[in-house]
Amino acid sequence: MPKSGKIPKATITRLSIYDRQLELLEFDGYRVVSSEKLAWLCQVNSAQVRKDLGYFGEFGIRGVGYDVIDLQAQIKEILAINRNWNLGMVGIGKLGSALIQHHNFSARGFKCVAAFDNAPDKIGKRHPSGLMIRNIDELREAVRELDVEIGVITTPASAAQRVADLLLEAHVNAILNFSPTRIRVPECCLVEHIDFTVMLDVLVYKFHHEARGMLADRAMSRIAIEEQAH
Amino acid sequence: MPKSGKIPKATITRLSIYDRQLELLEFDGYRVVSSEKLAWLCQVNSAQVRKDLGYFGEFGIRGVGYDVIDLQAQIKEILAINRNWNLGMVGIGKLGSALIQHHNFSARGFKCVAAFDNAPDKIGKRHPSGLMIRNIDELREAVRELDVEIGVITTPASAAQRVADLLLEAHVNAILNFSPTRIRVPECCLVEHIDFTVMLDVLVYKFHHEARGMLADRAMSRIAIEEQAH
DNA sequence: CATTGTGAACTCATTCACAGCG
DNA sequence: CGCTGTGAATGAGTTCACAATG
Repeated sequence: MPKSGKIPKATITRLSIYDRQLELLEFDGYRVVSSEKLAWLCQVNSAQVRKDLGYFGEFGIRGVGYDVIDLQAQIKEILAINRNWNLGMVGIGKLGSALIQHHNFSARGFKCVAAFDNAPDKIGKRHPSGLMIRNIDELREAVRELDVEIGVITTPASAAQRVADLLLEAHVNAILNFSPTRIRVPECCLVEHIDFTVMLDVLVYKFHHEARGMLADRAMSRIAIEEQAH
Repeated sequence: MPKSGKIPKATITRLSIYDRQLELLEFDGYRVVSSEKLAWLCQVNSAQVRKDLGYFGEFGIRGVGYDVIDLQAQIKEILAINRNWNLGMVGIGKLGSALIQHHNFSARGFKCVAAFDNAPDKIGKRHPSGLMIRNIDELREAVRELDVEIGVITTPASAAQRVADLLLEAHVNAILNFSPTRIRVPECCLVEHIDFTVMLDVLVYKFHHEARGMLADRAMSRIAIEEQAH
């Protein structure tokens, strides 16, 4: 499908964002949208929108814009999210437990079909969602049986690499990693990292450095007061 | 502190990752580390490590490497994470609830000091962590009283913009947004987005497109079988 | 004639390659 | 001699500006 060979990863990220905005536009009754408007909604440049789409084909009508429904369908096909994907959640602590039921997953066709943990007091019990919590030893077997396609790691950092190895062994070649560790996998396996504290660190850095000037016009700011203490 | 003016955002992200690896190295008893080794651990190029650090000063010893403890301290100071930061969690559903107690936050100096929701059945109750759940109407007041510095949005998408506006009004100028919406804030406010489904979409795209070739050597793959059905 | 699609210009980020130094 | 620090070279991604067109 890609017309051109080399597609920036950022483009894929934005396609996903466009898709969601298009859903909202459709819901609000819009039939067409210009790259200008879509760009505004997604807080990007309008040339960016056109170029991103341009990697995959010509989806617009000159002088008019893009068909909201049609463009959505095109993007969903490009992203391969026009069907369901089966997730296997590994690590049923607070976070894993919350994610299993999380509306954002199910609403977009990501079905959690299996849950694993290694804590004896959890294994065999049912998660509130109705899903049975399995022993992680059964991962390989369950992956095949239930057709798990994507592994989601929500264990502590210390267990993450071990879990990744188990997933690989079970031929799960796509992993979403919520643990704060860079897991090491062979080239055939794809990993996306979601690391909260890295994001917080970045936020704090910007807050502390870049935001300085902006605070000038605010009479009383914690930062300013702290700064004076030096 | 920055020696140079323009620092890539990706550099900040990596500093956070270096910091975590340095903690592990210290724990394992290492006193010094080379850019080569640190780079390997973080899965980046060693020149990248040196350049990233180079933006902020000279922290190494030629012919030897970097002092594990010292470099950690330097990075923590650069990132401004050598102190605690107070978080206010808005939206105490499954996810918000899980995050309040999440070890990754507390272990790195991010203290959740306030929790807000608008559901009458939650307000006034205590979260398992011991934290009182407050009415979101009290946000402004509580932010000042408890010195909330960073707002964490874990509401559904539909409420996210409203919450962001409230945070702004309360002079919370740094937001970590877990809702799948691009919230709109003035320039003085910093936002980082953590959007699970976008990450999943990216993962699925890569899986479906790039991973193709890699699967060739695996005798039986779901994708291959699906493909044959066409 | 408004809006798309796109080469060319530009900005930003990574990697190379080696001089500088402990 | 080994490893850091960094200018120069390369590569990637974004924005501009305008020709193409429904």
